Amino acid sequence: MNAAARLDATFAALADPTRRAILARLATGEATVTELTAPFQLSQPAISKHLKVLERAGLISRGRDATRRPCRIEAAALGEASAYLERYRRLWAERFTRLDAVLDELKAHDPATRSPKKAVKR
Amino acid sequence: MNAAARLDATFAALADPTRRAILARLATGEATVTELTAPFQLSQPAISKHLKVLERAGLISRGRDATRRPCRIEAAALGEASAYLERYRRLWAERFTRLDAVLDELKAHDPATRSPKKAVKR
DNA sequence: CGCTTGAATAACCCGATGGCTATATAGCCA
DNA sequence: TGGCTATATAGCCATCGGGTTATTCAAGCG
Repeated sequence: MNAAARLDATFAALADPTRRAILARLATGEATVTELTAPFQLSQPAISKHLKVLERAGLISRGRDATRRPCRIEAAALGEASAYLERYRRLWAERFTRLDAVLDELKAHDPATRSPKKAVKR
Repeated sequence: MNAAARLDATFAALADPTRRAILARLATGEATVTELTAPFQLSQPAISKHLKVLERAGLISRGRDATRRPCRIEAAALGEASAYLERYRRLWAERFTRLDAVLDELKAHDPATRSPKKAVKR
């Protein structure tokens, strides 16, 4: 899977509150499918579907303990998504900082020269 | 919109490569709808829909310049999503570190005592 | 072996999403 | 005013996503 497809899968997986709740639960330790089903008013197959989505995104992996399939979190995919967001967040934060600096500069220097057309309107 | 719904919208918005490309483009500065449409083999209405999704997620905002509607990035929503991921990523990284420490401890102390049943299998 | 339990799969429903074309709206300009 | 340009909206269609129930598969146990 290429980077774009991985991001697609990861963000799509994170876009559902049930799946985020499952991840939150797994953050406290491994759990089986039935354990994960319990807190929700959803059927077991519904949870299995969610788990499959999370697994495809690489956010969880599953072991085998007899008939049980304990799930655990995989930090790697999270790291990728986090890195993506952080990269842009920083970039944009920088841009805003620069823009603010420019505005401050203009304001301080000569308020009357500020052009009203194409107002920036932040 | 509550926190869960905001995360839903943000992650769902980020789960599409076209929308991520739009954000990447906007990271280099404001752009109008037609400018954003140009690089893609998509119709203008398709891009308008994507922009609406991004706007609902709070990832972009739009100004007005005559008939043009320049789009720009909003860092706040990104920050929220990034914070969410980072929180869990750290938590899990911690857990793994601890698990690794435990395993190292066991191995160093008495390799023969490691139970083979319910193998951890990382 | 046959039963019971944990989990996955199948088949289906329905609303949301993403794409299109055609059309409407909005604002400038002659 | 009429016309041109930028964008939004409407209406349509195909696919996807999340839910269900019913069924199947897998593994331990009497």
